[in-house]
Amino acid sequence: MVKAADRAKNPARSSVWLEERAPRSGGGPAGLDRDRIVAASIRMLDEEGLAKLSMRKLATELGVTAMSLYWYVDTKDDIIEYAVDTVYGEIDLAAVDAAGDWRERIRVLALDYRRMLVNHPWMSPCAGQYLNIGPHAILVGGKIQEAIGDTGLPMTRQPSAMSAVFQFVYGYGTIESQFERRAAEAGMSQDDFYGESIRAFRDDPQFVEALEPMAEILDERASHGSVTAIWDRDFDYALEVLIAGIEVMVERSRTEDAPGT
Amino acid sequence: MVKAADRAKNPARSSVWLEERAPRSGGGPAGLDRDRIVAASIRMLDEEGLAKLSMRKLATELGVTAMSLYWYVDTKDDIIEYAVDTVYGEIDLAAVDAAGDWRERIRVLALDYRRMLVNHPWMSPCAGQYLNIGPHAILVGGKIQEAIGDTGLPMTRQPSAMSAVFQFVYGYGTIESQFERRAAEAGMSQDDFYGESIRAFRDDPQFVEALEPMAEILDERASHGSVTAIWDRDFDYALEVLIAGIEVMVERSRTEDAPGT
DNA sequence: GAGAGTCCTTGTACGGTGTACGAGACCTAG
DNA sequence: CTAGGTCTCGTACACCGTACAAGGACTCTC
Repeated sequence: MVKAADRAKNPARSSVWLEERAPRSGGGPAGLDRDRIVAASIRMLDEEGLAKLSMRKLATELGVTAMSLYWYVDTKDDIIEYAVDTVYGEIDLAAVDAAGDWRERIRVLALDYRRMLVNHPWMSPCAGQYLNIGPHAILVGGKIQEAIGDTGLPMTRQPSAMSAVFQFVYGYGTIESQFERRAAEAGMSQDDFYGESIRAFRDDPQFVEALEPMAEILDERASHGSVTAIWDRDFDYALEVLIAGIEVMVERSRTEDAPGT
Repeated sequence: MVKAADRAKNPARSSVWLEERAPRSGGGPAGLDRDRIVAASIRMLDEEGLAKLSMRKLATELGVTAMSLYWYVDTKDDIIEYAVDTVYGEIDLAAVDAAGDWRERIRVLALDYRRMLVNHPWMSPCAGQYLNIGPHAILVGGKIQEAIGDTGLPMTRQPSAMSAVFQFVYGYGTIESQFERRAAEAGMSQDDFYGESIRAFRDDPQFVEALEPMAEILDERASHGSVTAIWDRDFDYALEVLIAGIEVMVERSRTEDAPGT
């Protein structure tokens, strides 16, 4: 058995997905099972957040002691890596295939990716930290690559364009989900929390000057409906910026390939 | 004095920057001081990483007990918030002013922001978690807003375009810095680490199928120089995608404003 | 039925964490 | 000399991830 300590000595392989390890399936008295552990951890992560998840609490939730979990898993990080990949599975790849051209496929993928991040606020920090090479994540990556491949961009540029779109989605989903998490922790709606934050800002003399140039924009946005509507509107528009940018670069690469024509 | 526990009850104000609290400056025997604490924490974070920073170690570094730090700071999170904002100060805003039109200003800002994230791998998770409304962060935000304001985009669209660019930079800087961190932890150069990772991938039968469509791209990239050169190339190109996209949207908003002409 | 072996669960313990609380040491003002 | 503010420290609490070894519950073999 590969111990956690051994794994730490080989950080290049520091992912559950790079271990060969038979999944211990639960014929035991507690009816435990890796899938059950991962499912329970996702439930607790959604409800309580990343910081609150501990092996002891997770075990209690499953009616078992903390150390029992270590029969199915090497470390707590492994559980989180499994949870992350499971959640990647929520992205509906069939819907992507059903969509139209690459523009629509990218929109569908981006929207679903963003929704996943917002539905599971713990995902952002985890996805940033781990390798994300579980089976579901790999499938998602393949679909992204496929869509980008259809843009007509030269192959050397495709990974870069993938970054442009999906690192944006990751960043956007991160702040959006953290905002939502904070609102929830404060026990407020997003709208109330937004109003409170802006007010706290405005009342604070040290910020008056910094806020002044933004005032016009803030007012426009405050009058424009709910916070979630603004999140949606901004995201959609930013996606259009990216798609338009890709179209331009496709065109440029065409004319550069055949400058004489 | 506002206690940490009190702060937790008012999460809408959950940032050091929203507390009014006199900075206790150090006339004490240990010569301590909030600036010294923050500077030491940045040094330790750079050297050891976010997970390794503890109040006791930080205190030892400063020749003091852990509890001494709490005279200058309410919680560990406060120290990190101060550290985050201090590092935001590394972005060279004068260089941005010296740059040319909005395109160049965005390039300079994006590059510097990315460099900041890569130089301090602990920044990504922290910047994602806290509000980032310290004085330096506000100044950076203002500069970004200024540059975007000069694009000619309608005001309602400017925050969205800001997101498109700088959430991308955040996401890109996150994976880049995490990759570098992992390589460093493995005691390898980025090139060696990349080679090792790809090899581990290729050798693993469960990934063969998933890798097949990417093989061509991977080969091209492997032959194209160092990993850091590829990071740079991809980032520059993605930025051009974004700038081109903004240009298109500016044009579109012009023709929509005056559809009859 | 007895014994052995495998699978699973548990109790205990170690070394860490953030930080609340109260006791003291110092320095300055009256 | 005393009083009070400023700063540091020792102790303690609750909690964390997890190493280790003991034990219970099955199944298989004789």
